[in-house]
Amino acid sequence: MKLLEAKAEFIQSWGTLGSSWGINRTMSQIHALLMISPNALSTEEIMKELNISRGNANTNIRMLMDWGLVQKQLVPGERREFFYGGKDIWEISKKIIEERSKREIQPILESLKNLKELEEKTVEANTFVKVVSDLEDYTVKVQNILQKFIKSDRTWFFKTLVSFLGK
Amino acid sequence: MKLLEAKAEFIQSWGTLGSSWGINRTMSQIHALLMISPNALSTEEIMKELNISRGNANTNIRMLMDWGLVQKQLVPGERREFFYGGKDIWEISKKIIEERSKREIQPILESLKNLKELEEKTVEANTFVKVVSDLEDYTVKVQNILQKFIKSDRTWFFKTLVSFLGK
DNA sequence: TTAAACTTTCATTAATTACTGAAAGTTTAA
DNA sequence: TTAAACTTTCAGTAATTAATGAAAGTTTAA
Repeated sequence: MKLLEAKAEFIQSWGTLGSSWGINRTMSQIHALLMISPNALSTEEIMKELNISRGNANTNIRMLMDWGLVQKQLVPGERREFFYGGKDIWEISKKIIEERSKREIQPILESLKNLKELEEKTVEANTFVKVVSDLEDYTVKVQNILQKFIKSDRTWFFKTLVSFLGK
Repeated sequence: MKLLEAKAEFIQSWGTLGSSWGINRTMSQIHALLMISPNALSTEEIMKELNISRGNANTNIRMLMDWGLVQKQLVPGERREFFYGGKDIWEISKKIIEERSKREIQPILESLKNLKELEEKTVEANTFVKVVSDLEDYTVKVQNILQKFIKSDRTWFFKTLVSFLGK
C-alpha cells in the first residue's frame, strides 16, 4: 500500500469516527493529519492537504488548540505559524475525556440537582425523583472514575486494570 | 418545583446530552420520557407529549427498540402498542456502550488493520505506521475493557473499581 | 511608516441531518 | 370480507451545522 492512500484513508476514518461522536469532521481530520505528520504544518499546508478553506482551517485549528490537542510551533526566522499534534494516543484520550467531562458532565449534574424538590407526591412524581436521583448518583460515580483516569499513568492503568478486570 | 416543569427540563437536558454525543435529539427525548413515565405510553401519547410528528415518533421508537433501550408492551384488549423504557441507569449505560462499541470500534479496527503494510520506508511512513499501530493496540485494550464492563455486575463494578482506583 | 506576509472574522452559501404529514400498509374484530 | 384502528414509509421541507472566501485585522522587517 502507498503511504498517500493510507494517509487519506486514515484521515477519512478518523474524521468519520469524530463526527459520529459529536466532533466536527474537519476538526478530527486536521487532528489526524497532524498526528501522522512527522513535522509541524502551516495553515497553508493543512488547507492544501485536506482541501479546505482558510476560514475553516483557522477555526478548527483554534478549536484543537482550545482542547489542548494541538500546539503552535514558532520557527525562528519564519513568519507563519506551524502546528503539531501529540502522537501519544494515551495522552490524546486523556485530553479528550478531560475536555468532554468538563464541558458535559458538570452541566448535567447542575441541572439534575434542582429537579428533585417536587411539590407533588404522586406515583408519577415518585418515579421521576427516583430516576433522577439514580442518574445523579451514577453520574457522580462515573465522574470520579474519569477524574482518576485523567490523573492516572498509562502503564499502571492498563497493566493493573486489565489484570483486575480479568479476575 | 412542579413535576411538569421538572419533566420538561429533564427531557430537554437528556436530549441535549444525547445530541452532543451523536444521538439524535428526538431519540434521546423519547427515551427520557419513557424513563420517567411510570407506565408504558402509546405512540399517540409520545407524539403529544413531545410535540412531534407521527413519522418522527415511529422512526425513533424503532431505533430505541433496535438499541434495546425500549420495549413494546402489548396490553390485552388494546389494539395499539405501548412502549416502556428501563429505568435502571446501569443497565441503560451498558446497553448504550454495547451498541456503540459494536457499531464503532469494530469498523475502526478493521480499517486500521490494513494501513500498516506500506511500500515506503521514509521517516514520514515510519511516523505513520507508529501512530497507527499504537492506536490499534490502544483500541484493542479499550475494547477489552468495555467488553468486561458490559458483562460485569453493578455492585461489584463500582465497589471494587472505585476503591481500586482510589489507591 | 508602510507594505508584504500572514491570521482572524463573519456574512453568505452549501451540505447534512432531522422532521412532517399524507398515503400506503397491516392487523383485528365483527 | 371489510372497515376501523392502528403502524410504517417516504418524498418533500425545514432546521441545523459546517464551509467558503473576501475583507478586515495584525505583525514584522525594512
